[in-house]
Formats: sequence, C-alpha cells, structure tokens
Amino acid sequence: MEAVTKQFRKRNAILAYLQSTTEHPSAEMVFAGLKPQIPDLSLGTVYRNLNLFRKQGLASCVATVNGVERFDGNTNPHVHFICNECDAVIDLMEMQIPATLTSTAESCSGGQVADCQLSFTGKCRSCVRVNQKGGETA
Amino acid sequence: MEAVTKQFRKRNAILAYLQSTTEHPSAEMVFAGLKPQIPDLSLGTVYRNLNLFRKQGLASCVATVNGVERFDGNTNPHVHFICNECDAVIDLMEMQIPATLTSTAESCSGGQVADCQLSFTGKCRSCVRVNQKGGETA
DNA sequence: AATATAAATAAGAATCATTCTTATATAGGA
DNA sequence: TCCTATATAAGAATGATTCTTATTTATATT
Repeated sequence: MEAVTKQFRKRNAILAYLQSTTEHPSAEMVFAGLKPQIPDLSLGTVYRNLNLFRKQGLASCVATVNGVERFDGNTNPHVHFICNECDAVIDLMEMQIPATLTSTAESCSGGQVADCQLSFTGKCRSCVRVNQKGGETA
Repeated sequence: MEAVTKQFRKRNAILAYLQSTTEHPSAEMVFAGLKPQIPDLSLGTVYRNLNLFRKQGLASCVATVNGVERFDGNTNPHVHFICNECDAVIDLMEMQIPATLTSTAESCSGGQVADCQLSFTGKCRSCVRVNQKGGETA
C-alpha cells in the first residue's frame, strides 16, 4: 500500500527514539535500537540527524563518556549522574538546578550564558549493589 | 654538566605546565606549549602522563570541546564557562558549588558520588565584545 | 664499574568515533 | 513530465586518542 509519505520517516524515528528513552544514547545506541525496525538505516543518517536536532534545539549532548557523545531528547535542563563503572547516564529528575546559578554565572563571566550543565560522576546504584553482593576479598 | 637527574623531567614539566595555566589545555595544547623548551617531547608522552595524573587525582578532564578533551590541574572543584565561539574554557572562581548539591545527588541517585561538574556554555566576554564592535549588518 | 631490572620515553602504527563525499532516491513545484 | 531541494546509503576520510615496539634512563646488586 505504502500510501503514507516516506519523507522524514527516518528522521522522525530517530527523534522519537531519542524522546522515548532516558538512557541518553550514543549515536551507535540509537542506530542499534532502530536497526531492527528500519533495516536500511545507516549510521551516517543517525549522526547527521542528531546534529540537526542539536542545531534546532530538539536535543543536546549531555556528556561524553569514554570518548562517546551521549544525547538527550529531553530539552528541560536537568541534572545527570554518570557512572564510571557501567557508563550509564542517569537523570536525577528530583533535583533542581538552582535558578540563581545561571544569572550568577552570567555576571561572573561577563558573557552570555546559553546553557547550564550539572552532573555528578561516581558509582551508580546498581554498580554499588553488585560490589556489595560480591563482597570484597581484600 | 647535567648533574640533575633526568627522571620524571618531562612528567614534571607536563604537570607544572598544567598547574601554571588556567586555559584548561588539551593534550595538543600542552604539547605545543612545552615543545619549544623540550624539543624531544612526544605527543604520546603528554597523553600518557595526562592519563596518569587523572588516575592519581592530580588532574581531571573538565570538558570535551569539539571532540577534544580539556584538562585541569586545579583539583579544587569549581565552576567553568565554555565558549561556543572560541572554545575557551574559563574558570568562574567566584562561584561556589552549593555544598548540599552533592549529598542531595547521592541520596537521589542511590549511588556514590565521586565528583561534581557544573559548567555553563554560551558566548564568553571577549566574543560578546567582538560581536558588539563589529555591529550586526542584518 | 659491570650487570640486571624496571620505568619512561619517542616514534609511529592502530583504533575508532565522527564527519565528509558521492551517488541515488524521493518530494514538491512549475 | 521536468527541475530543483532535501534525505539517504555506503563507504572513504579525518583526527583525537591509544597502543606497540625499541630505546633510553635510573636504581639496585653484585
């Protein structure tokens, strides 16, 4: 049948994928996630559209973990936790970024602030658990 | 004469360079800065030692700007401003990272927080100035 | 001093995430 | 239909970083 237009089908799928997950995927992760449903998707298309979304403000790169950029389709500024063990990037939605911070940064820097990133690194809940269960043999 | 030991001479020079600047240099920038005084310095040595310092807690990567890691020899947690135009990474030393943030993050995440990064992106003071001087011809 | 061992380094190769190039396909307008 | 724009696939190119190998240097031991 194929009555529906094909235009932007892949672009839309990439954006939808990004907005449907909180795992803050890399380009490869988006590609791997969509490939089963879109067998003729190419990695270059993922990269190209992610960069487009970034320019349009529909997505942003929230971290670079082990040399790999991690994207977020949630454009509301929020806090992240990055696990040094399993490379997970986790939202801390309960936390607020103090509103005064940005204006303070603007006056301190003398420049124009466009964005604010607040993130914590360490060992995430599951990795803490795993280590406890195993027990330390030191 | 060359009475002084040569051991760690390059390692020390790299650490000293990192600690003497606030420009948050990349490995290439450290290499370029030291090459005149140490003509037989190799880029691999810079990378290797920067990673060593990172493991030892003597330095950290505070940002990845345009795919390039930027290092900091100042181990006191502090705030950074990253310019999207000139790629400068600037300290905002006057700003404090609210002490409560880290403990809140730890309880919210359920994990163990090792570090906190707070940074602002936008247009730095000099880039704002340049654009004003030139005037917009739109 | 001679030897052995271990760490530091230079040089360049290898890796790998990302970007770029080219050709093809598709949509919309004249 | 013809023309122009954009989207895409495929794979090549780029470039930051890491790895490998051989060499050098320091230290400990004789």
